[in-house]
Amino acid sequence: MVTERTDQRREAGQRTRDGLLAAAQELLAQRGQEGVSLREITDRAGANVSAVSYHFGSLKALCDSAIENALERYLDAQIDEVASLGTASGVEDVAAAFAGPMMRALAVGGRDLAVMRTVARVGIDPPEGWGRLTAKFQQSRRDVVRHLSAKIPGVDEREWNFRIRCAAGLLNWLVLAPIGTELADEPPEQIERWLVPVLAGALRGSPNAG
Amino acid sequence: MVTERTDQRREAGQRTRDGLLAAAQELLAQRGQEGVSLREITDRAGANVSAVSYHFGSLKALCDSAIENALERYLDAQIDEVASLGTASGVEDVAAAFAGPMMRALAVGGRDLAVMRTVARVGIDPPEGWGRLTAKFQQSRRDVVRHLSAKIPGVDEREWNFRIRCAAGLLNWLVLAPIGTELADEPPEQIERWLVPVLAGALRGSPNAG
DNA sequence: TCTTAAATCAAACGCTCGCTTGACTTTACG
DNA sequence: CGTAAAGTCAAGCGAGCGTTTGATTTAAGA
Repeated sequence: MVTERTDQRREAGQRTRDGLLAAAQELLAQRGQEGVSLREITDRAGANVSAVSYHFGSLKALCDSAIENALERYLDAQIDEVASLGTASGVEDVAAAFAGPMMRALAVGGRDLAVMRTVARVGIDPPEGWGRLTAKFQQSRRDVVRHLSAKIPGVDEREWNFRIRCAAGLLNWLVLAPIGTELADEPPEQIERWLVPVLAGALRGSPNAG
Repeated sequence: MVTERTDQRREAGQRTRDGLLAAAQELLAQRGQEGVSLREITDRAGANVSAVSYHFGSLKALCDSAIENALERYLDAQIDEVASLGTASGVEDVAAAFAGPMMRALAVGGRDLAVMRTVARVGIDPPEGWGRLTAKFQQSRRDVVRHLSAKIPGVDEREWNFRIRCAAGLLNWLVLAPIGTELADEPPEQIERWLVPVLAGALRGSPNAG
């Protein structure tokens, strides 16, 4: 009981830290990195302004942590869902698994949706030193291509990269763009029922062209 | 020669005004509405800070004008290109026409690309009173659906809205996201050659599902 | 009980922001 | 030439920004 004592002060500190992370993710999801202010985060988290520099060092470092946390959550969920596919899965099954985490976040809303929107915004405005997560992105892509390349022949590696990029971009767009538009009125099951054929069609490409 | 005199001062004023519009579009394309600052725009345009309030009233009004100008350029080009399609066009032709303005902007770069990126960002972070341009958006959608509905049966109006939305989102994503990534290395013709089958596949959906 | 360290807090720092002001320059018309 | 209007400009306003500081509170260990 020397190093691993139950220190209530440390626990309170963790709670403040997590609250700042969650508040940062919600605001990053709403307005992006440029539109986030320190005092807005601390107000939402019920913390003092100096808590940010105490726990993270700076606002930039807090945003980086929030983004990295969001990316890791998303990619882990996506990789798991694609990995759980059987070898007999069709293109639609792969598309549904690939879109699964995003669709579920759209359905439940709350912090999960904020995390997904934060992830999507990273694709448009990546922070400077985001190279650390590249490996996971590529793993997710490679897993999908491995499932699809046998079912969709005649597509080389560079074109697969393009198609996966399109599929991911389509998901990111759906999760970012419908704020305040008519799509928000549709029930989530409806959106998924519409999305899977579109996603599968995009991955397949034209029937007669490569 | 009373009201339509050749006033050199007025012409100079127009040049300043257009320079501010162009500078605003470039910065809106790079960082979005939240990341744009008055002094950065005026520095880039070689104008004084007060020129913004003189010509537009406020920074917000300048950004609104820049966005509206960008939207109008884009939608007009897209509507024209889709309207020039013959009745015998295939799904791939419609997809190519729909993507034409964006692809050309990617190829030539410069202000055209800035305009397209500004348009794409509006889909994610729309300004407050952007309802004025809704009619043109819907016209562009309707024209595309009119060309496709005969060739792709079994899709009702709400699902068509969804598919067009996906297609437009995919284009917007491609024009926004590749900044600084490996896709920027590919020649524009290659990107279009890859894109058209993906876009057509997305519009078609799965062959066996609605 | 006293010490120590973790965590929180109000207050202030220098800086940049959007915007306004009033003077100045330039051109057109009588 | 004198007047008027359009446009430009340097300077400064208050407000909000991210960050730092030093004091204070809280709980654990000796």
